[in-house]
Amino acid sequence: MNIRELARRSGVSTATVSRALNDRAEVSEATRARIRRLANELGYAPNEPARTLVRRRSDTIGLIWDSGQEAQGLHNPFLLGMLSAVRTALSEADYHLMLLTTPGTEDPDGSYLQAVRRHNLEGVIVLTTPPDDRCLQVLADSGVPCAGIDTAFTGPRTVRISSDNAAGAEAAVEHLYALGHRRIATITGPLHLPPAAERLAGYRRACQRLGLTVPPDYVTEGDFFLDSGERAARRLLSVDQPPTAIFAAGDQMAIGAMHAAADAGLAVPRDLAVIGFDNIDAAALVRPALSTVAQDQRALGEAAVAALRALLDGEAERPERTAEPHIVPTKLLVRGSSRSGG
Amino acid sequence: MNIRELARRSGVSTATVSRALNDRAEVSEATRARIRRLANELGYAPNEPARTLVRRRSDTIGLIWDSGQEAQGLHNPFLLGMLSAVRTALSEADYHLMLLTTPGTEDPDGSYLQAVRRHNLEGVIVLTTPPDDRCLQVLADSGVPCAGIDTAFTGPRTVRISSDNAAGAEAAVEHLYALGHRRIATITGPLHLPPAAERLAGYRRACQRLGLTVPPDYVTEGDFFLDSGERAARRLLSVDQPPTAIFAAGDQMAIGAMHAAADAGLAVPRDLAVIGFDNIDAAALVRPALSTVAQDQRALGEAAVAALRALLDGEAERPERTAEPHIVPTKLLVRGSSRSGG
DNA sequence: CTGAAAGCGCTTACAG
DNA sequence: CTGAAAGCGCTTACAG
Repeated sequence: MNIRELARRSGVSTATVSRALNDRAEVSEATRARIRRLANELGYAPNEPARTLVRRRSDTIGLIWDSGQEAQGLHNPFLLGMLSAVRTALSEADYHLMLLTTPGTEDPDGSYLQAVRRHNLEGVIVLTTPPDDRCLQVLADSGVPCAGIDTAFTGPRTVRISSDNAAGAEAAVEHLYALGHRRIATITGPLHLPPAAERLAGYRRACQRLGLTVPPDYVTEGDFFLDSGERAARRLLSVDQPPTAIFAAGDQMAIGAMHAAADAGLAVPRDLAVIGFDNIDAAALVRPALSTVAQDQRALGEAAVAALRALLDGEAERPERTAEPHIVPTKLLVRGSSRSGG
Repeated sequence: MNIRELARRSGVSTATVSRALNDRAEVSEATRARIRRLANELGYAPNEPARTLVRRRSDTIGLIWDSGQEAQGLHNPFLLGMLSAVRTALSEADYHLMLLTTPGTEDPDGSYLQAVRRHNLEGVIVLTTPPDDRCLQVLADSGVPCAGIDTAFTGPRTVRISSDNAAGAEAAVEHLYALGHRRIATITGPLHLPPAAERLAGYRRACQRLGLTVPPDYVTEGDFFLDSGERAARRLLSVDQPPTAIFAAGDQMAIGAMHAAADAGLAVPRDLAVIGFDNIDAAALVRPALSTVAQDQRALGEAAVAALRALLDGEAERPERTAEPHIVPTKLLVRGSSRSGG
């Protein structure tokens, strides 16, 4: 069943069918209704590749995630929520979505760009990829509109979306302070990653505002995984004036810190309050449940789509390459690991 | 840069360029090499919509997941691993991947099928969707090749892929038995879901083979979520002859059972051994770490792709609609929650 | 081994 | 308001 067949059965030309189905104003109401009904009955679906070819636009967005090595574990839990949000938001805007694959061996650097050209993609959404992805930078440089969540590339038509890491960290510290804590330490992520650096900055800013001095040994670095949090907490608990509360820049590290506390004979939250960042599934499953700064996956995905659409809808090209990132608010979730005073 | 331009610069016809780029045998080696080099230099990428139009095949597979309501929580953790595996396996087979969206309001039942027709999709991969999805059944009935992981639809060209739930459950029970446990209870999922029913069947079969009698109150139903596991374990611990070990058909429920044990003053694994199913991220994060029957997300995704390809590569249409499901092995992971004897 | 030509299924000026 | 015709960028018989 193609448009010619449908036209024949409707007793009009293919041009009229096309106009009716595309809701063009020139078609008479009666004709339009008749054609639509028939199309429905016959299960006619316009051939998108043909439309793309002639219209020179595909209404399709490319989606990239986790290029190169399997994402470093830290962000995995969020990807799915963001994926769902992106998919929903994009389809509501009548875009189709194509999954792009990590570069292969031949022409590794240009493969994203090639894929965009081959499929006539209008833009690309990128979810949390390694900061040093060459292929992504080639794509961004080419001028293809790209919206990235927690990404590092920049280009002439590029937007970055990110949680408000600094504000989230500040809220965590303020919460601990309000509980009476004055000795608040932090476990950071790898500081070359922007989210890790931003969370540390927020921690420092809150401490400063609250008049808390931060001894150098109150800041210790982890790698976002469980064991590093446990090790870091052990270090923190063995300093001269050990902290009464720990803000970990990731939930896995926070859970590791809870393990270290248990091993040291400390009860959480009575002897040590702990708060994490991200709100991974496990945060609600451990005991005591982990307080955390939740990232809003849905909002992140929707913000990425909104930003990309703004780019597509002809927003002028940006003069500078370093776009102001779009910031999505976080939300403090107080649970058992920081419920009572310190 | 299109094929005409490339042909002009190569000094040959578009037909020859097409043949060279598609590795047809008729082209002379010299010509092919020259054209390929030029194409690379100029960054030429063949227009896929045009190819699809003329070849009448898109080399594109549709991907559906989580249709209808947000998946019931239980499978979320796996989706991402399966998605990655599917994406990789499909791209290695030179297929493109298009994300299909949950049915909208108009024509809800036919929308997947419509999408397949519009985009000329060759087949569809479906990840864990509600068992009562009408739209999916319409698609399956249409004869479009579909491979589904933990799905319920059937159709003329349909394959179902699933973990070996029964064998996994058996392995869990055997493991507990080997540790010395003779009073082994189970917490099931909602029994109308195939994986839940299969896991219960495996539990029963193992008990029977090992000569363990299963009192009726040793089998209690949960909903795969944390709280239901905690409640179910409370019930199990309050029966006449309480179990010394619990096999929960899902990790969240198993973790809930550990909480119930702690509340009852029982130490895990000394007083009560617990083992779950799935291997969600949290299983490795709780304390003691949760023993579990791991599903192999990667293998599931790869099996789905392999099964779909078999379908596409002209495997004869199946006479009966109820295909034998493809079964992927599970793996027993022994961790702290069942380490020592009972 | 190569080219001229037809055609895949649409949309859109252009003419009426 | 409608139709005839051109053309989007490819591939593939067909002829040489």
